[in-house]
Amino acid sequence: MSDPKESPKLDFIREIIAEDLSSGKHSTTITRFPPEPNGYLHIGHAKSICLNFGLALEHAGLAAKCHLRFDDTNPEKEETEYVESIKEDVKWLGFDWGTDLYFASDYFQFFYDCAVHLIKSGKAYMDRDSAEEMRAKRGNLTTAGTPSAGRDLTVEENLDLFARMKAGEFKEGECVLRARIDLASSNMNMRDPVLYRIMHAHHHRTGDAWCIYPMYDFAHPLEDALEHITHSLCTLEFENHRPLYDWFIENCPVPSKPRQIEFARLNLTYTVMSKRKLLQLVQEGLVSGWDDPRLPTISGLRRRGYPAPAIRDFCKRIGLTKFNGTTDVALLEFEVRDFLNRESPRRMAVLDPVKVVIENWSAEPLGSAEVPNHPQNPEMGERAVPIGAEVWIEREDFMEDPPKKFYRLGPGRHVRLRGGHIIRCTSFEKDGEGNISLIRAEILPGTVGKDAPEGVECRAAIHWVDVATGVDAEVRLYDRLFTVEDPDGAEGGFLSVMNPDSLKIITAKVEPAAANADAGFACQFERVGYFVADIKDHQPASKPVFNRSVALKDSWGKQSGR
RNA sequence: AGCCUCAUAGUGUAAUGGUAACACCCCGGAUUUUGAUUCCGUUAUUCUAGGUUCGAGCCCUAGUGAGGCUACCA
Repeated sequence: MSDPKESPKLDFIREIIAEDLSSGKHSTTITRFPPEPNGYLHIGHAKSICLNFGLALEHAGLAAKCHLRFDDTNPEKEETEYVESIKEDVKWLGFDWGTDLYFASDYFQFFYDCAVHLIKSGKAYMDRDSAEEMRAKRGNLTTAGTPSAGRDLTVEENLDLFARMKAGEFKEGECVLRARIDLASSNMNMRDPVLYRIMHAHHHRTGDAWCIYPMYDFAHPLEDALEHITHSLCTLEFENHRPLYDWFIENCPVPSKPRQIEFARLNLTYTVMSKRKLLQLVQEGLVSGWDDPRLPTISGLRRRGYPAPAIRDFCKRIGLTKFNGTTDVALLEFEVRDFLNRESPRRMAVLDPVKVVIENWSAEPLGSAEVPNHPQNPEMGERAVPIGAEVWIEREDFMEDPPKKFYRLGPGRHVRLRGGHIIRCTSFEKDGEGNISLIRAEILPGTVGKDAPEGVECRAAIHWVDVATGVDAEVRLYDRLFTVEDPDGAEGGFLSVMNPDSLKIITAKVEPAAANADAGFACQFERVGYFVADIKDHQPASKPVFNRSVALKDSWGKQSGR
């Protein structure tokens, strides 16, 4: 069971954890995945999820665990819908938080108590400056900040003001609680950061119980410490916050001392990862929802047909560093193709059908063809696919005037109906517009399961679907990512969502066995590309509907790259 | 401008101070009842300049480039 993808090398975070374990600093490892429920999870979050939950799994013998914690300290942006979607996505990715489900909002009283503690020790004060005044007084990158009037308040005055702030005596923006640290620090985060602000907003869990809410910098280290997190892993943009993180841990009455470690977030080529932009796409109706298959959200990838293990393998393969680079999306696609190729039973489908009439069918009527479910894995067995004198084949599998390297059907040429006979094209018809409308062919008797007879050149086997028993299915075909102009226009850059026009819905012909597959099955439609059909939401209609499918590769050859 | 962080093939990552490697991508070939898979092969890498050292991708200094920081967002 050795996984070749499992690198024996430790990344810098695993090294730190190994040291902490061997030095006896910690006897186990407790991590956490702490999303703010203000949107759906995307592939970037998957990296963090795989890291945090993966670490817990790796130290399962030490009773290590990973908490799922919702960092819901800003009621204006957070919703229960997001909480539920995040839980679903983490579960779908294959991780289990067990009983360790937490909400920052459950700690509101503790945060408040810590704030009072800081005030009492002279390390926090009330500031009645406006946001604008505060910004002006904070100074800038090269000049120190100047103190506001609140900095000179007595402990009693601060306590009184803070209590009144909590009681709702002030309007939003009228005052804040600040830490008293260092207005001259070269690290702007240390210039007396805001701890609490007033928000007369309805919180999705605590309702109207509070009108003051803690800031991330204040709340996060306390949450970690409260849950006895040993290693608090976050992305690079919080690097400058670490001194502040440590300051709160040192100056508040917390039960443990977690350590914050930063790593590079995931950037993918051609992919929009910004929550703000994803939200905009959803709100402006440019996509059908957070789970639109064109989006890099976990739910979008799920609908696109990406298997969860492939996403996990991807996260494993990209490694973990502090280097802020951009991973080629081809790496992700490789893992998906690789997984699908190994695990998917094959089915045949025809997206752009042309009818073939086999004129001498009665010479050797087959009834049904035995087709292997997987070309390299006999354990997957075979299936009987009904076949008759009329079959659909792909329009592009026939050429009236084929070039040198074309190995499929053309006038007088041979091709194999995969799993069945070799046929030879005897004639064809065109419609008024010059399109091929019908192909006539003859079977070569005795060629089922046998090599082509002497003198017959037959180098290809094509997909086909029996006209009499084949099923019409609605297939959504997703191409590779397109780049389109950034709808913002402001940044002059590119958004890399798919062009909405590239979302094609095609009525295709599929073999009956594919249509009857169980919900949630994955299959690779040969020749056509890779498809995954999740028919969980399949309405029991007369027609089977593949409402969730994806093509990763075009029908022949590789995509041009680089 | 100040502070913090980072820099290895096209991309992502490896390499107790001791022969720079793996995967993806690309290209070529073989096999193939998927123009897939599989197999074989080709190209290509330590940002620059100094220093320490017998020896530097690794340590030191400076430079360059990239990212982050001046929300009552997280």
